[in-house]
Amino acid sequence: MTRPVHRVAPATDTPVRQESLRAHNLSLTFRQIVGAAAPISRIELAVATGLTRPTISRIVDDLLAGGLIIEAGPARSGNSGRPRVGLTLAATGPAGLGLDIRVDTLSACVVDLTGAVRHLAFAPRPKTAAEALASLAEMGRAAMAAAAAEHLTVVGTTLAVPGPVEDGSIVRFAPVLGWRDVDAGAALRPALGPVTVDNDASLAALGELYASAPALRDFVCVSGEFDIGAGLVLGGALLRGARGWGGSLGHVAVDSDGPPCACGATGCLQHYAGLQQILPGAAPMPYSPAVAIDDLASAGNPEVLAALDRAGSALGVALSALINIIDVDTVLLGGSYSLLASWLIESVERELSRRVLTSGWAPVSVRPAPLGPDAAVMGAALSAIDQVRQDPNSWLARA
Amino acid sequence: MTRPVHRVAPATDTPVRQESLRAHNLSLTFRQIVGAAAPISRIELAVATGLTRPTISRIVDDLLAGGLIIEAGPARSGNSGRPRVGLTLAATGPAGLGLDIRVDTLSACVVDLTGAVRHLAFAPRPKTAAEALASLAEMGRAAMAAAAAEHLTVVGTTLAVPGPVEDGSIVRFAPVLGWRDVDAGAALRPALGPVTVDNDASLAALGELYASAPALRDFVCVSGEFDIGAGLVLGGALLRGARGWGGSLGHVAVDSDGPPCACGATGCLQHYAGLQQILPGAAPMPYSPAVAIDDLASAGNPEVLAALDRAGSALGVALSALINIIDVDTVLLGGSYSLLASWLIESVERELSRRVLTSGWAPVSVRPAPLGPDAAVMGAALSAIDQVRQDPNSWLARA
DNA sequence: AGGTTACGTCAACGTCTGTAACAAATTTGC
DNA sequence: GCAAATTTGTTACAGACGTTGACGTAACCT
Repeated sequence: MTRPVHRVAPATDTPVRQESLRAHNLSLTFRQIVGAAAPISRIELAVATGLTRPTISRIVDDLLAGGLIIEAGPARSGNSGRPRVGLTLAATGPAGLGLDIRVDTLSACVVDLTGAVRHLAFAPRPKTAAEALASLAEMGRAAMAAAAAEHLTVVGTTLAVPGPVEDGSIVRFAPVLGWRDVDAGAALRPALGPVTVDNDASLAALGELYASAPALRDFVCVSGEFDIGAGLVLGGALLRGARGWGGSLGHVAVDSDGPPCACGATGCLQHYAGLQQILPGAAPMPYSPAVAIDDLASAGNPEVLAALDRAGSALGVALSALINIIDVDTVLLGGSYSLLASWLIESVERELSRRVLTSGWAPVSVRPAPLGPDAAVMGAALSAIDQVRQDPNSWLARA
Repeated sequence: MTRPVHRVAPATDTPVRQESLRAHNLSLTFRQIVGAAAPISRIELAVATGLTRPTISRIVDDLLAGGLIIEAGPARSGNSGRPRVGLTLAATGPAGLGLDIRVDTLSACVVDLTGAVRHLAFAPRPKTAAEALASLAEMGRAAMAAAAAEHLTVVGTTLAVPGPVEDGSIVRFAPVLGWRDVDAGAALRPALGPVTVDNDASLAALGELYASAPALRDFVCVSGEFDIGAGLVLGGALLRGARGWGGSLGHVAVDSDGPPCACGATGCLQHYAGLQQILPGAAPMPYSPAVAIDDLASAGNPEVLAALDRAGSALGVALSALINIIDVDTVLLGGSYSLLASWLIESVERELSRRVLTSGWAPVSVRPAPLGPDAAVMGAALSAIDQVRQDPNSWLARA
């Protein structure tokens, strides 16, 4: 099985010719512009990249001609002399389209090169997979039209789904949707062109990564409405399992002798920290349960407060297992948990400090995820546009 | 904190000039020779790399001149025409030195470019850290002398220790050795030059990776005498946590309400699957307990058999957590567990098939680790020589 | 107005790979 | 037994790229 590749480095097992040389240096220069906090001048690019002024000039010309960057007016550097010309990412040109399917909401999102959200739409999820995919296709087309109206061209589309994905296209199973073996990529292709399908927890983590860059490099993003997933970012790169089927935090055993789970195992985290367990009777309807739980907890409801404490402890146990195996320094509580973070952080941190072997030397920070419940759809859009950000040559070759 | 880098790809944030181009293609070509099962000809290299015959010729000339490869006599290809000249890795030239500290054994190992073990020595471990390090320095010098006698030059030294390592040098704590805050890298430097210190579980996994290449790409290698560690390899690359402090499988919670552990938590895997738990009263003396346990199990001792079943189940629970988070398709039982694998595999597999969410689609194979208890010292030596295998330019620049 | 800094352009140079022709070594065919 | 065919490896030349250094222009400051 192949899986979508989110690579930063150019392939290392490919011969390089002279033109790859130019492509590499162009990509390097462009990434400097992407990573710069403010408009950056040619001189600064030359210093930052180690290339010479003439080379930078040529590269900048190509980037300007391709519409990837714009000259953003004089940007003063220091004291005297000709002012530097600031270069910034263009707000027109390539864009990424993200789609997301949650328990009862579909969403679509367009982001431009700068990472700004240019379009965001929601719709209720129809019952069947076919209807939901048709609806997503319609939302995607509308988003593309809205993008075109702002001189944006969608260069890549990613769909987030709550379940493991095979070959970047086939949803093997998504219990909360009632899906099994749905080839979502093939279904959307006629309307939207090639669509990469990926796990929502992974994409949410990518969303938090891109949105926070370059502050966060190593973290795990807990993500979940009813299924609890974990997206793992290490060294600024999303970590996928061998077959892309990782991230099932909800089925990590918290107590191997615990109660049975629908998955066939016993004592799964899902049973302690799932929204249904915190608020029994909560039907699958996203965020309303989280909001309801938040309200009850704020009102001091003792049962809900106790359930939240249990949930946080169980999350802490599962996260301790994760961090003992792959140490990260930050835990982001995302999805519905971002709304409940204030009720969970204390008990999560308590278990982490007890159970993480190196917590004495290297404390783990637990925080709500900045992007919250919409991280997945934004991460989907960002991961689509990120291909251009990492390799602008593909866009230049196209134009 | 920085950590040792095991990188395959050349830095992506560096400008490339013409000479980097040559360096890249040389490295690419050399890796093809490394990965080839049999001697490979220039023309085969051209096809494999995508470079042209003249370019390959130049690169091969450089590699021959640098002593990294040799012409291994005519190797017939097919029918007619000039015969191909086989090229193989030289058995002289650069070599890697590995050192290992276990509970009561020190070991040293030299491997050449081909991955062949050219020198392997053992010694008992002295009590104190200072004595042990002095002893290791002596073993290292002897190994270097033995290497020199066979026209080998040690280009890198790696030390494996049973505990988390900071900055590639400082052993924060190693309970089974009674070490705390020992700067092993600095202690060995005067005698051996720069030494990279690394975790033994990680190095054992690297050893299994290099020894099995290219068969295994994604696996976890359980490694342990008394501490249970996990080395994780994904996509042919060793996975380290953000701060290099991962791999503590022994302190993953199997039952969060279980008995207290020395680490301060409760229900750690260590308590169920540690050698002391399988054979109560087993003093820390490596492999003798494993051998003793194996003997008792073979004799049908019911208590030991029951303990082995409990240990396997607990291992299965912890590994299920790992695989649910980061899916790998293979589990290697290494260290002492390689000797007990036949008693453990069944119960480990039972728990995996129950608890791994995707086990129905993607079964996980559990096997004894081929290199067994010596994987760490061999992995240490291999990781040292692997720097040359990945980037032969460093050796050529030196010579 | 003169000094200062940023930027573009040009030519010469060195290095690399690719293309194309050439030399070497073996098998095949008569 | 000897020449042609075939495959492998090497040499010669052309094209592409970045670097160096120099010159010219533009835009700000004192």
